[in-house]
Amino acid sequence: MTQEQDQQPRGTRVRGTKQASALASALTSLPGFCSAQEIHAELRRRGETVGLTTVYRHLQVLSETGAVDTIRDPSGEILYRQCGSTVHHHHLTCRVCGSSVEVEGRAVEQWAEKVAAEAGFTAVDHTVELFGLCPGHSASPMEPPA
Amino acid sequence: MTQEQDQQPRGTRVRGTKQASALASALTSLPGFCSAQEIHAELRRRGETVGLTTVYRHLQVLSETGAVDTIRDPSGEILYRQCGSTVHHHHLTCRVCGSSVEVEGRAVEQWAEKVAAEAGFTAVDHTVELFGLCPGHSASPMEPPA
DNA sequence: CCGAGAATAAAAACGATTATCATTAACAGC
DNA sequence: GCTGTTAATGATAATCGTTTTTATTCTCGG
Repeated sequence: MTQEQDQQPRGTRVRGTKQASALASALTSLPGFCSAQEIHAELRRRGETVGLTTVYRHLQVLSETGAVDTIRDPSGEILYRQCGSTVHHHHLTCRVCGSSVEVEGRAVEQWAEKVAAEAGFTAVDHTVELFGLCPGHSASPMEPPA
Repeated sequence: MTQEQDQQPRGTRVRGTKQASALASALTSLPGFCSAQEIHAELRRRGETVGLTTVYRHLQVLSETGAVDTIRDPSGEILYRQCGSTVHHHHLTCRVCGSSVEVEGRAVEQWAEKVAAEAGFTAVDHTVELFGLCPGHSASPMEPPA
């Protein structure tokens, strides 16, 4: 588990980013994608006093920077996950446990560019979300054949 | 939600209400994707007395039926559009005018199935949204002196 | 050490969607 | 054609995630 390790109590540190590091730490510890409010709850659970506003703002900044990756839940909720690579990619997320696998989106990007070019569209942005059942949750014996 | 009683219909499943036809008519007249509230506003503009609840309910039913296609705005808002084909497909939508082009998603579906199989995932559902600038709105970075 | 300025956090605002429930209207039978 | 049953309707309020507001706190620079 992660225990609060006071690295720099009060001194040489980037501008008022105690909450930022706490947020980053929480993000690292959280396994898969999770909502902003879940992250906030996790921080609160740790005893960190971080406001929901700050969580949202940092998440927004981090997503713009590319430090975290954002997807959209089927219900429209935004989920965040720490993501080191800044390149564009996609995720395959388990509906049950939330674990996600980074998948290569090269084929999709090529396809997107192709269909965009054929239609004469420019500045095309694409959103691809993949949700499924991970190997550990694929076996559903309680699902009788319809 | 589980009010779907697919018992053998004696004749008509849904009652021929004028709101339903008005909604269908509005959907037909509206060019591209539009939000539920825009559709409601359009109906009101026409003088039709249709409640927002009814608009949402019909839109939901229609989307389940496949009569309308739904996408998600970058802001998370759900947009609807009349769509005759019930097969799974995707859209390339202009950010400016909202016009959309149906694009063939076969390549994406194959890709999705492939990466899902490689990761051992099952029951994978994919969401693909394409937003761009249509030929008429492809503004170059340098605004030409009009 | 003090001040300027940004960052923070609590609460309220906001917007889209959904649930509630009394009322209305459609369809079928008479 | 009229009436009854039953589903559909629709105004309001609730819900939920997100954004904005505003006062306060804190870091940094001088």
